[in-house]
Amino acid sequence: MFSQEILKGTIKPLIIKLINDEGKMYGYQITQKVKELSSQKILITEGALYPALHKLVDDGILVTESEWIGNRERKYYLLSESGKQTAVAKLEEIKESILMLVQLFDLKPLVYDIK
Amino acid sequence: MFSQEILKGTIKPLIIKLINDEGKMYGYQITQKVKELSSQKILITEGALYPALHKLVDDGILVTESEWIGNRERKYYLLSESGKQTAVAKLEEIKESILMLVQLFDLKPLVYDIK
DNA sequence: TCATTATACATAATAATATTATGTATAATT
DNA sequence: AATTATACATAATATTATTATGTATAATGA
Repeated sequence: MFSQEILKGTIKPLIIKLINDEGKMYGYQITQKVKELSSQKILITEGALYPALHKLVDDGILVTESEWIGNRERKYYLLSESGKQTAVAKLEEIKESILMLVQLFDLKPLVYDIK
Repeated sequence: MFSQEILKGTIKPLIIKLINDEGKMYGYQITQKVKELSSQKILITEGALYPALHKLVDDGILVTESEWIGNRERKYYLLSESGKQTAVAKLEEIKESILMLVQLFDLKPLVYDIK
């Protein structure tokens, strides 16, 4: 199986990244999006996802918005006003961290920043 | 400070990477090498380092070799015979994981594999 | 129609991993 | 003489993830 080892600690940043892109997302949707983006390789478990989402809400980064689809709740998560401000900084930090990994693991010559 | 958040779970792979490159390394040397490679940004703590090294020894990936410098022990860690075989596979896995992060966090167009 | 799979939330027990603090000791530098 | 660097290590605690479990509706396939 694909090594999830190195992906530890990436769930919260990833949630922020996805919600920042999509505007709002609900839990199940996040698992499906990550599965899709990773070519079925990364399957986020509920035990990791929901505590992470709740933590981000507790920290004031995310707020929720409930919608009822028939008899089923769909709880959307979106960036709070302050969350929007911190998201940009956090994503920059994450980018730096990933590039640091690239550097540490000697993949550096393969990376060109064309920005 | 630099976000160590995303670096969680990378210590063991990083140790394997460094020892694979250098042949053998001792604990303190690993902390200094990582500090150097990361431009002083990543400071591996002993509480993370030594348990990780001991775990890799317990798992049969690494073996130790003690050297005495005066009255001070220097415990080198090197890949075991079976560790050498698994290291190649593990490093390939790690590379894939990092590239997965690059992909997930949308840094993909910046990466070209020139191998 | 019945069973299975997909959708959708969540928590609890446990395991793994990291941080912070502490401990011991020698060597080198200021 | 005091401080910093070298060098090992463990313990208490905190954080995070895995696995298992729980509830419930909707859709699909045999």
